[in-house]
Amino acid sequence: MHRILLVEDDAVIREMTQLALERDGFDVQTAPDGPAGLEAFRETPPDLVLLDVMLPGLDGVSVCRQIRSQSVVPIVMLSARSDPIDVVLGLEAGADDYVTKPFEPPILAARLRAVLRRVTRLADSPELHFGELEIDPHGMVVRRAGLVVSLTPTEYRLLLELAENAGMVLSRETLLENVWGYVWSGDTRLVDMHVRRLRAKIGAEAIETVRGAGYKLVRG
Amino acid sequence: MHRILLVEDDAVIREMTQLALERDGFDVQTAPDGPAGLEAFRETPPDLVLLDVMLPGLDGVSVCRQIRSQSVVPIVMLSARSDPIDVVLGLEAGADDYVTKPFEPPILAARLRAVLRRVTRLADSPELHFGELEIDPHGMVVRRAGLVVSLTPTEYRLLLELAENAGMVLSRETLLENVWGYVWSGDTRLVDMHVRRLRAKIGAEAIETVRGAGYKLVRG
DNA sequence: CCGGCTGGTAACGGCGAGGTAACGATCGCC
DNA sequence: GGCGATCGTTACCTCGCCGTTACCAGCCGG
Repeated sequence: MHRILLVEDDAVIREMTQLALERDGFDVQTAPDGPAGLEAFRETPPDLVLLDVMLPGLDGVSVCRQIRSQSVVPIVMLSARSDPIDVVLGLEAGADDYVTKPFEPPILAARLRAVLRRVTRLADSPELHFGELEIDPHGMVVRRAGLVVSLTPTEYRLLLELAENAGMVLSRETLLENVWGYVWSGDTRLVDMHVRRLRAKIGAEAIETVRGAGYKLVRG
Repeated sequence: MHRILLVEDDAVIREMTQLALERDGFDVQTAPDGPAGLEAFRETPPDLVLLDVMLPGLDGVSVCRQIRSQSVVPIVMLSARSDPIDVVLGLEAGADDYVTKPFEPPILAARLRAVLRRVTRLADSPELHFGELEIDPHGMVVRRAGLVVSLTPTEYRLLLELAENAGMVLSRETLLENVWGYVWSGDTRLVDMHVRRLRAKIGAEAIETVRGAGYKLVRG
């Protein structure tokens, strides 16, 4: 689970936020001021920093800059609504998002998740390519030569299973197990049927029949 | 072109201000009292509200609070004198800036622009444009082909969650978790219902159903 | 040419996911 | 206390996905 470092001087807000975030499944570590926040950051680097703008001593914007100078960890600023200028400064100092107080805990959690998603998404590019075939696992979208083809859920799962083992022959048994969950319905045309429907949509040449063994997706 | 809602009871000041602001390139809509101001706000939400503190019937601070309960549109308060109490009350009610009468029209325009700059700058940081859809991350307001559509809080959070994961399929479970906070109420049409209501407002084509999986916001 | 085996094809009916409407509860506002 | 907006539930309906069944087409060894 994701580790959050919360830097906030107001004890009430700090503990309430900590509780709310922990209930949402985050691992929350807190610091009451800027220097303590920086130290905590150096000791156990978190996945995300939640930083109040108004801090006694070292203000949030300065803390943000210092963290940014040594790390690209996502930073979310907390600010009072009456201080929009600070928010701008915060964003300029390298913050990834900002949230105005007072905030609703579920919304805060959602935005933190969104920021974490944005950051982690850039790292991996999970798109699968097979010749003119293009599979986007997040959007559940399949494109053929750039054109979107709409697949039914079962067809999609079947294609995904084939794609994850591209070039390998998968028996009907294996496919039934991995796509349909389990099942031994004896002798059935089930797989054949869906392969046929899938072929009609993504092109017959994409899936090769291996007589007596099963099917395989040809590598592009 | 920014749309301003001016709420001011004094007809002379109201019309003079309107003229001056229009000459400065603003689109100005006026209301003579609090209730009329609220109605105008609800009907065609402006980009900024210019609000006199001293209003007959419903005073400016109350109007400000009511607007704040539904939106975080920037609000600038106008007052006859720089009464510190009024200033504090106004800012606590959620106003973004404060201008004392009498004021020089060019100065007022400059301050309005400054406030708008702050806000739009923030609005641009998270990219929330999807085709003809434009989401204001501060208020429960979206623009569809330039036309303002006002959403209920739940609809807005739902749209925001979809927008932050645009192009990705979100399951009903995920949506329940991130929009409604948690909840597993077994089998329910709750998400479907709100998707339907949201579609009616922002256009059905914006949200795509992925059978057996969930919903996703189409990328513009 | 025939019969056994494997895989492709077509048509059909059940059913479950999702769309839709209507209702009641709740809450804030007047 | 009345009223309207919003939310969440329930019930109903539709549509198309899915799995079955039956039949057909090659490919073999007699």
